[in-house]
Amino acid sequence: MLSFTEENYLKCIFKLTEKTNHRVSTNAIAKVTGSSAASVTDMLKKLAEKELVDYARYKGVHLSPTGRHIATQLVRKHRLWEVFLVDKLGFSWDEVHDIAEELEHIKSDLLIERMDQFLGLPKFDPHGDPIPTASGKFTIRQQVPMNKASQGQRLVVLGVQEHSKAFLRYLDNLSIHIGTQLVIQEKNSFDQSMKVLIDDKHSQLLGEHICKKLLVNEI
Amino acid sequence: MLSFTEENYLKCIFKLTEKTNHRVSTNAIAKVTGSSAASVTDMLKKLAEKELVDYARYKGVHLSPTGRHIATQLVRKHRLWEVFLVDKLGFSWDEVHDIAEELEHIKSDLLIERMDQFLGLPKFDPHGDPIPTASGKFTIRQQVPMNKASQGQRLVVLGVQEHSKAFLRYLDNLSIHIGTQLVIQEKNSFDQSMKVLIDDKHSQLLGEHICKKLLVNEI
DNA sequence: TTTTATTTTTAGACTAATCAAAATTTATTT
DNA sequence: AAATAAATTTTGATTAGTCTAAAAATAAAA
Repeated sequence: MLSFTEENYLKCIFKLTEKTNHRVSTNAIAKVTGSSAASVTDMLKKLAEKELVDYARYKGVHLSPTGRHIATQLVRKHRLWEVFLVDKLGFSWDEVHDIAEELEHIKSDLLIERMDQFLGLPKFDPHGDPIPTASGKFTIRQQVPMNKASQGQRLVVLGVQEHSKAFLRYLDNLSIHIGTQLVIQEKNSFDQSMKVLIDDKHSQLLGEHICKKLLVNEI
Repeated sequence: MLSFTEENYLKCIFKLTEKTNHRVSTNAIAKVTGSSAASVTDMLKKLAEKELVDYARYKGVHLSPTGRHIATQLVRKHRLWEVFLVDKLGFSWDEVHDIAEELEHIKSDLLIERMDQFLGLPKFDPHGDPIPTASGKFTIRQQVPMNKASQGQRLVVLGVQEHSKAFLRYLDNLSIHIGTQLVIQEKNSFDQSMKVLIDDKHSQLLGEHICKKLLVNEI
C-alpha cells in the first residue's frame, strides 16, 4: 500500500514524462513538488526499491510499467472526481482541482468504478483532459492551440493548456467553456491577438496568451 | 489544520464520551484505536496543547467545545458520505464504513454542504444514525431495542446498534433494513428470542442478539 | 494501612518524510 | 585538459506518529 506522498511523487513523475517519455531530473521534480532536491533523492531511492521507477544516481528517473499504471489510475481518479464535483455538485471548473487532489487518494477500486458508471462513463474531465480507462488508455482526439487556426474557421473549444484559477475564471467571464463555438473573424499578426465570435452571440478580442492556451478543433 | 491522526483521535474520544459524557481513560482509547497506551498519552498531550481536549495526567480526557465541534463535523461528513455511497452509487450498508472512514477527512466545508444539498438534506445515515447539522445538532427520535417491545406490536426498524459487516449482511438476508415493518408474533421469555412477521410477508424467529441490536419504534 | 495489582506516564528508540549544508559527480567553459 | 559551474547525493538533524520496557501514580485487596 503506497502512502499519500509516494502516490504524489509517482503522479508528478508521470506528468513530467508524459509528453517526452524522457527521464526526468531530480531538480525538475523538486521544482514542481516544491520540496528540496535532497528529499526527492530520498524518495526516488524508495520508489526504486519498490520497483515503481527506474532510477540511476545522477541520471534521473522514469516510471516502471507498474509505476506508470499506478500514476495513470491516480489521474483517472482525479479527473472522475472533478467531473463529479462539476456535474453533480455544481462546482465551477476553477474550484475543483484542490479537492480532487485529496479525493484521488481514496483507496477503493470499486468506488471509482461505481463513480464512473454514475457519471455516465465520461471520456473527458471539466477542463477537457482525457480520463484514462481502468486499463490505462487515454482517448486521443484532434485538437490544436487556437493560435494555429485561420481566419474564417469555425471552432469548438475542447480544452485548455493552463489550469490556473485566474485563467479559468477569465474564460468564464468571456462565456468560454468546453463546447463553446468560436468563429475567427480577424487574426492580427503583429500581436498574435484574434477577434472571435463567441457562440454566435458576441465578438471579443483575445490576446496572444489566451489564443495559445485554448485547445480547439474545426467543425 | 489537524492531521488525519489527530482527527481520528478526536472522533474516537467523541464516540467514547458521547453517551455518558464522562471522562474517558487512556486505556479505553488505546483499546478502540488499537494503538499502545503510550501513543495515546503522547497524542492526548498534543491535543491538550491545542486546546481540543481537557486532559489531566492519570485522570483521562474529555473534549473541549472546539474538540467536540470538530469531532461532530467528522461524524457529519462520515454519515453524509455513507448516504452518498448507498443512495447514489448503489453500495450496500455493510460496504460503506471503511470508504467513508477515508472520505471523512477530505477538507472542504463547501464540498460537504454541496453534498448535503445534493443528497436532499438527509437526517439519518444508511444505518439509521442521525447526521448532525453543520452547527452540530443531532436529530433525536423515539427508538428502543426491539427486545423491549411487546407481543402484537407493529414496529418499524429505525437503526442498528451493531455495525459489523456480518450483522448487517445477516439482516440483509432476512430482508430487514431501515424502514422494514415488523409485527411481534411471539416472545419467548426462556431464550429471549422472538418470532416476527417481516414486512407482512414472512415469519422469522430472531435470536436474543438480533433483538437487542435492532432499534425500532411502534407505529 | 500496607501490599499488590492495574493503569498511566516517561524514557528511549524506530520509521517516514522532510530540510540545510557539505561532499560528490556530471556538465560546461576556458 | 584543467578549471569552474551546476546538479545531485550524502550527512546529520527535525517532526509526527508509533512502539516496548521501565518507572510512577492510582486503585484494589489483604
